[in-house]
Parts: sequence; structure tokens; C-alpha cells
Amino acid sequence: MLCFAVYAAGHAFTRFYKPRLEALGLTYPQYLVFLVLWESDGLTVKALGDKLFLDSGTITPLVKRLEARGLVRRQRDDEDERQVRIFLTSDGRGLREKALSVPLAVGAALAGEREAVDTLRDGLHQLREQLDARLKD
Amino acid sequence: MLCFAVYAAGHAFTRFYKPRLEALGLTYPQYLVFLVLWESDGLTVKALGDKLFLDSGTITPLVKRLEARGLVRRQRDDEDERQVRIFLTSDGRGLREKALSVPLAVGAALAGEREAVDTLRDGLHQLREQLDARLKD
DNA sequence: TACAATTTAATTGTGTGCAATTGAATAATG
DNA sequence: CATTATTCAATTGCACACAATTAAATTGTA
Repeated sequence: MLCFAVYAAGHAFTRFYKPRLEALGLTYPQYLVFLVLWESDGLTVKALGDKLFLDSGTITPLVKRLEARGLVRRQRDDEDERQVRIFLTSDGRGLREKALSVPLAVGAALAGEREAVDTLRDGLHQLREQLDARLKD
Repeated sequence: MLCFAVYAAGHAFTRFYKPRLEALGLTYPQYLVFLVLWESDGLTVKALGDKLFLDSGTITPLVKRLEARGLVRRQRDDEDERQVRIFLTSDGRGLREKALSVPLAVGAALAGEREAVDTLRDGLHQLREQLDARLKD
């Protein structure tokens, strides 16, 4: 069952990340948000959701928790007041160095399987596109 | 990012299943529970959790919702009263025929990619084991 | 310019997931 | 046999995830 293999591997990843993100005080979805913001600060909620395949019902409360901890700032766009942009605070930017060990831990766990990892990633990417394309058959 | 590819593919699968499970009135995790029970009726909560990599905090309320709808029955084991066994009702068994179209839809969406699907499934299985094995490094 | 359609974020409600705890039952140990 | 340790299901609390709705802002169009 491919679907279950994806489902179970996803949980395994979350389990694996959890102790490694504890030092940062982040959950895995929150970590994903930072990965995006460290590369592109000031994205709107919508743009963030498009990158992570999540909607405002997930992003909004997640970001509010980060804001409450002083890691990001939410600011309504002056040009288009429908949009809310998420900006990193200096604390939020500062997390980046502390987070450097996280991908290293993943790399270590999967050491010596680079080609298998690349194959998997590409296959999953195609799978996601295929499923979304055939969503309405 | 392999982790994100798994994460996003998992969501895509859930999206894909959702409209196909609507006729059954099941969520994807509930469907997984039935896939297990249709093969092995009367499992304990623990056994069910071991098969699906979920704990009682997830299984218990999920199964209670199924019980409220008359699809399963929860019965404490006479031999070991710590355990609760989950049995299908006739309605729960009856769902099996209605569910036959579900794997067909997945098969159709992934038609002509059998070997890619097999490769993916095996790779994900290995990935899960690798991550769990290296959980405490 | 009016006004209808669309876009965007937030909100509400339901259903997972999981850590930590509780309480009951069983197993292990001296 | 009594006590301790372990196992199991349930519960509590927190954080996603998403459908559906709402409200405000913008865009499209007559």
C-alpha cells in the first residue's frame, strides 16, 4: 500500500525531527515555515500557504503562536490590505544558526543513501503532482 | 528536501482519498482502521496501533466515533481486562464492498507506473525503518 | 461610477496525532 | 504471598490540517 507507506514515513519523519527541534522550541510545521521565511522574508499568508500546501486555517494560528513568542511579526500590506505579510524578528532570524544542526542530523541518519534519497524525493514529487492532477476523476 | 516531499505527498494522498471516502463517510485514518479490521477482526487497541504506528491517544477517540455510528463494537477482553478488542458490526463488514472502488481509483490515478510505485513504496518502507532506527543518535 | 465577482485572512467546527498522566489489571520479584 | 514493576486503555492538553463560512478589500464589468 503506497498510501500507507507515505503516511507512515511522514510520521516517522515527524518523530525524528521532534527531539532535534526541541532545542529551538519548534514543531515540524513551524520549522517548515522558518525554512521558507529564512529564504524569503515578508511573504504573505497566501504565498506561504502555496509553498507549503497549507491553507489559512493552518497558517494563521501557527504564525500567531510564533508571533506570541516574538519570532515573527504580522503586518497588513499597505498596497493591498487584504494581505498580511509575515516578517522575521531578529530572534526569528537568530534561530537560523541554531537550526544548522537539524539538516545535519537528517543527513547523518541517511548517510550513504544519497542516490536512494534523491530517487525517493523525485518520485514523491511526481506522486504529489499525479495525485493532484487526477484529483477530480 | 526529502522530509517535505514526504510531508506534501502525504497531504496529497489525503486530499485524493477524501472525495472517494465521502460515500463511506470515513476519513483516511478511519479507512486505514477498516483495512486492518477487514483482515483481522477483533484486534486490541494496542495491536491496531502497532499496525498503524498510532497510539491509544489517536486510536481510542477514532474508534469511539466509529462505535457511535454502529460500525464497530468495543469489548473488554475477558482473559486480560486491560485490553479492549475492536470488533466489526455487520454494518462495518458491509462497508467492505462499498470500499472496493477506492483502491481502484488509486490504481487508475497511478496507472502505468507500477514499477515506480513499487520502488517508492519500498524506499519509503526503508526510510521509515532507518529514521526509527536512528531516532536516538 | 455602481455593483457584482473575486481574492484574502480569519474564524469555526471536526478530526487527527502525540506527549504526559491516570487508573486498573497483570506480571515479576523477593 | 506481598510488593513492586510493567502493561494497557483512556484522558488531558496542545498543535496541526482542512472544509465551510465570514468579512473586508480589490478587481472586473456594465
